Amino acid sequence: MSSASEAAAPAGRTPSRLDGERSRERILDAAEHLLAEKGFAGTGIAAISRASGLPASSIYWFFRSKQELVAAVVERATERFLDAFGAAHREGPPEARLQRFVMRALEQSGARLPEFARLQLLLALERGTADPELLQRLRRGRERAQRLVQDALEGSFSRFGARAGALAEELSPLSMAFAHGVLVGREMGVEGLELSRFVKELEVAMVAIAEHRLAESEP
Amino acid sequence: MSSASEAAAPAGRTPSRLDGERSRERILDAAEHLLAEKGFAGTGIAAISRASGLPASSIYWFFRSKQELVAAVVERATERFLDAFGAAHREGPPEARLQRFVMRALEQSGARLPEFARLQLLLALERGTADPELLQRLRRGRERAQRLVQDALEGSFSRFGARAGALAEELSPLSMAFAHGVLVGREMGVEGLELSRFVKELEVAMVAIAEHRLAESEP
DNA sequence: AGCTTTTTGGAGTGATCGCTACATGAATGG
DNA sequence: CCATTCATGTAGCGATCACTCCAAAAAGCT
Repeated sequence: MSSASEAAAPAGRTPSRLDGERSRERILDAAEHLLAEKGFAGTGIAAISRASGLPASSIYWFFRSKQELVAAVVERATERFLDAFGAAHREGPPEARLQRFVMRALEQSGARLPEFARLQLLLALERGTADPELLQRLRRGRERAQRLVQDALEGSFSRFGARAGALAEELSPLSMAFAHGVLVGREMGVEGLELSRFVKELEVAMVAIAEHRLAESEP
Repeated sequence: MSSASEAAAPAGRTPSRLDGERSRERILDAAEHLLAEKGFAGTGIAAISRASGLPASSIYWFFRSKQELVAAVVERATERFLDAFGAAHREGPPEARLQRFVMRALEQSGARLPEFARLQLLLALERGTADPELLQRLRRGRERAQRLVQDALEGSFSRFGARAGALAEELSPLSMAFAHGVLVGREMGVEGLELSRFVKELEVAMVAIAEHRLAESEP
């Protein structure tokens, strides 16, 4: 549908005609950047055209509508994000997974993660502008990310033995929410939210909450 | 919702003139609701006019521009929020301040707090649409709320003795970020984020992080 | 009564919105 | 070579954008 390009090209790479693939990517790049800055309603086709250097007719040659363009943007951004972090989170001792995961998210991606978070938030919070299918896409992306967090979290819960898995599943939404909140705060210019500290302190917080839940269920 | 022009006072009462104050409030109500749902760029003057039952000319009689209207919306919403929670947080034993504060925020305000959070987030994250003065207003509101959180937090840090105040100040941005993250997650439809649990667990998390910071600084 | 001020109704401004039609260029397949 | 497909350029569609102008209504003041 979207990025299922024909990798079945003959030997060597065919520069693909007039290089429409490259134009498509440029449009997606421009749209992604603008959407993360100004949201769906604030991003016009003309602005995307200006930023990508391609006319509106090209945009509508690659995408049927603005909605579909935004859906493709979300799809690509989510895929990139999950690819970058899904591979990373299994490559060391499980006790350090969560910290490694957060570190990777904050360092390697550079300024990418905040922009991705902005994109998610703005599109998910704006109601009535994006259609339900797009929201569904956003939700599925978040769920997949949450599963990675869950795996990472389980590594920090080894002290809880057999309950580690259940606790990780139970607390993964809260972990993501905390991380999201910190990112949002930083985007809003709040001071006192240092990411380097958060890397460790998220684990501290989640372990404490897990202990609290255990103590609550077994008095 | 779209009840027609009933803005003028009936012959029974004599509020003031044509009751412009009431019309002004109606416009602010409509604008606040729409802005929290669709953001700045997604909220048109025509939509506010429709929702308030007043023509665009009335909107521009009370407010010089869309920006100024939004600024007034933010001002009023922030004032209301801080009035409601500022009075509440000093009325009991300090150890329970944080929980009482969060409870108050979640219960008494009913559906108000999520809408207020949406308004803040959407306006703060949309760049290039709202002018700097509006962003300043949002920041000041957040800072004032943060000070309330700080006071509430200090009550939970009594075990840290003389360091309680400094720790509360240091960790108040993180507490707000966590709370904001949970609210955002709920607005995005994430499951597993029960507010009743969060009331207690925020305190658990912040105490654990405070202990961790103390242990870090004194090895 | 007049006269003034405060709101409202409605029409209309140029600019921009998402989107389309269509002709032209550029490259490939035959 | 021609025909086809891919991609771009130009122009323009109706609708909506924030905003303005102005006259009419509704209340106050004298």
